[in-house]
Amino acid sequence: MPKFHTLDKVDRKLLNLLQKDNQTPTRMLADKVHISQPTCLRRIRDLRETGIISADVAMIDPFALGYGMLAFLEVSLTNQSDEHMQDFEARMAKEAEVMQCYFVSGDYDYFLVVHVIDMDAYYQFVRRAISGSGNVRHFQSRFPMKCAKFATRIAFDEKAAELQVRIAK
Amino acid sequence: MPKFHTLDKVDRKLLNLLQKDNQTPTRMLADKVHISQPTCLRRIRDLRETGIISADVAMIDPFALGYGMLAFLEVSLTNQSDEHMQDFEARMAKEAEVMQCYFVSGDYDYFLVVHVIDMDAYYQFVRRAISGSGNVRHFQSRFPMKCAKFATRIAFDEKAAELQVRIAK
DNA sequence: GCTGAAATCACACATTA
DNA sequence: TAATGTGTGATTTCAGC
Repeated sequence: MPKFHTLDKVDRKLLNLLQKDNQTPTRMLADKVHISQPTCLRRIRDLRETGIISADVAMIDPFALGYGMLAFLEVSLTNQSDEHMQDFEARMAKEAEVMQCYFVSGDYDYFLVVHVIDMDAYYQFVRRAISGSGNVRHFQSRFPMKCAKFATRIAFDEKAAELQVRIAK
Repeated sequence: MPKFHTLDKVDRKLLNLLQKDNQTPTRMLADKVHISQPTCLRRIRDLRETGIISADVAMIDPFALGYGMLAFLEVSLTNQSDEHMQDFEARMAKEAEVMQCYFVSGDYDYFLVVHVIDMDAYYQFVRRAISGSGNVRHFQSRFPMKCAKFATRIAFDEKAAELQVRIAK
């Protein structure tokens, strides 16, 4: 039986704030959304427990660390059997350079986001993990030259009245 | 004159921990990396001040909120003048559905990651923001059917001795 | 790296709608 | 009855030494 959690205006405002900064004291957050500090804390705890907030993390700027290069890698497999696909996915999941890996519709099978220090590191990665892996029929790289937008946050409409959300527990 | 910050083993271990959970008390983190609590706090403060940690945020699970659909959108512009490109980028940056927007190499100009509630919402978005925008020559959608890996964190090698990092301030 | 003051968190209970 | 607000002790942060 699916449970639901109602996100009211206050919840959505809190989510908008916490997605920008989750180190703000609950007292300050409480003032901003006009509720008391314990209530604020309780609501945040509920958002975490329901899984609506899935994690609280420190974001690291990859470019500040010299991981200056991002690459999009499109891969087609030779053998598309379930077994071979699972094998490919498992191997990609283990690679530290692979930030994201999706099985996609269209004329190739996988779309990967790869973070590396420089072009040479990317070349080494491709030779080792992709072209040298045996089951890759074709691959192609695209290089983002400029990031026009990168949003980690979901913008909630703070005006709308209520929002029903199905939750896991 | 560029400044540098040396990331030692302790820093990297802290970064690995904080990328998973930044709500852990510094006391507990200190125990895990075998330093005192005030030292731990000072190191974390430095990591924030140097911009290595760029933000501390709550992550929201889009699927838990019914934003069950992700789409990759490839767009080619008709007019590629600097002015028109800036205009397109500015418009995409304003769209809440657009999570990421990159100017890429290859046979189309832009690669977009779009988060929507369902296929109908995606259709509405494309009609309004892309095909109805005037300067789009061609576009194509790809739909991720499975996410095999999604990493928000950069894995630091905790064994390596030191790592020199250029910082902004 | 240690200590202590100030702030924050988090609980029990009364209150309200 | 379920959710909010008030008051208070336990933790945590953070500066000075």
